[in-house]
Amino acid sequence: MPRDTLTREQIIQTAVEVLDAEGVEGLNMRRLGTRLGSAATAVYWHVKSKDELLVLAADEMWGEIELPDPAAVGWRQAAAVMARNLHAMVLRHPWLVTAMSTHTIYGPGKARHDDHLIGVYEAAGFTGRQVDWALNAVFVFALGQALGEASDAALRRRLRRTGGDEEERMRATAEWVAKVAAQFPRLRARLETPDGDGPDESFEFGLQTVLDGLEARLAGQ
Amino acid sequence: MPRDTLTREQIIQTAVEVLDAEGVEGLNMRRLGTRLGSAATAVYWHVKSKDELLVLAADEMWGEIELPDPAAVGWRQAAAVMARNLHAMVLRHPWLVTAMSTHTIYGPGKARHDDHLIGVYEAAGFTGRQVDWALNAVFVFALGQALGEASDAALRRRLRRTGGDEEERMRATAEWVAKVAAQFPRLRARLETPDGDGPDESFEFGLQTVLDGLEARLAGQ
DNA sequence: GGTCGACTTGCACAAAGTTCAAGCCGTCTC
DNA sequence: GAGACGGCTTGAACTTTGTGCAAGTCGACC
Repeated sequence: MPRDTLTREQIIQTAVEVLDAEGVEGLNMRRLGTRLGSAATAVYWHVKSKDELLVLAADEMWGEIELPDPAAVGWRQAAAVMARNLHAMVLRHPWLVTAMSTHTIYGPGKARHDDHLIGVYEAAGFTGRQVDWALNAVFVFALGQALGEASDAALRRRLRRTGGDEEERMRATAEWVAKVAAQFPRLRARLETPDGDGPDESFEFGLQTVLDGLEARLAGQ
Repeated sequence: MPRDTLTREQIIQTAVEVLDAEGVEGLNMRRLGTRLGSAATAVYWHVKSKDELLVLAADEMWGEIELPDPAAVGWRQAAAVMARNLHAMVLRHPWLVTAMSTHTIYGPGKARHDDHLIGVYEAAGFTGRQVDWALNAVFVFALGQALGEASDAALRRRLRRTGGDEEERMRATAEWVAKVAAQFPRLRARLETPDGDGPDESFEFGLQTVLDGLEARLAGQ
């Protein structure tokens, strides 16, 4: 029987757990080692560096996204589902945006996702470069939306780590925002009317808007 | 005459220079000190921490964005110009995406930009929450597009820092991408036809698509 | 049973954020 | 003009963290 030994997969999975909970800054090799029940440097036999580990972990996340069949549900529905899945996936792993901004995330996971995306937009009737442009429009929208919401998650993490009352500190931040906004007429007006709706409605509005725009392009062609 | 002393503005400006050249990882207090001609720790009298400095620098960047008057050029043109300006600004300062993913960037600079955005979409005829949803759709699209392109800039920076032939390493990376892509039928097909067009065309296509979608929403109301 | 190669360990070093006590230097008061 | 004060700077030092390295451990195979 082989010795009970670390595996790359096990390391990546544990790294993802830490990343989900603590973000990129919260991941460090010593802690990872402890969680794996081994010395910190044992990881280096399986993985070249922390950077490589981050890239591996990030690519893995794309595997979580389910791929709807455009032939079965229609291209628009398939495109919408893929955008929602991407958005939800990034919100589950907010550190992914940070990773994407500093590293090139490309591997089997991302490629699988991209490949399917192309299929969806080809099924829609786009051809040539329009396929890439169309899928890019939706993809990039979903990603951008997630970016904004991810920073919120990061703030909460930061407050939790530095200690003190999280809610209290969140309120303090909101107050600072309000103080700045009060300097500007239109923002000030917004402070008086509560938002009421979450980011979900905003996301869905934008998503349908982009898809509408694409549909018009298909029709007008 | 007062002693020749550091100022917060001077520190922020130098930090931006370093960030533009080297990214978030490239900014460190000792180097910043050297560049300012003072001890590293002198900065701490003017700024609470590196995190705070990053947030201050990030907010500053929004001031670079020119604000077109929708009454003069029409809402659609104004919205398009603001999106292009945002996109271009983020490409000049790719570290901004990283900063936004880990810190809440909100200050006078961002507020000024947001306030004007609201004005543009109110001028378009949107009301209530639709104003926020509509501006969010375009904003988030431009940001997401910049995120993808920023990671390219980050890669080049990384290669440059680790030394060796930058072009050589870029080619090696491209090869790795091709090897992964070859595993997937639609991506493989793409490898055979050169792209030809830069990201600019893709951005413009998406931008007009979103604006078309918004216009339809205004008309259909 | 010994040897080999896969894997782990502890040590050590360097880089980088931050704290702190001490000092410097205009300026203001008497 | 002398002294005191407060704004600003300095250098040393502590801590955290990524990573290289030489030595060790352990199972499999000859």
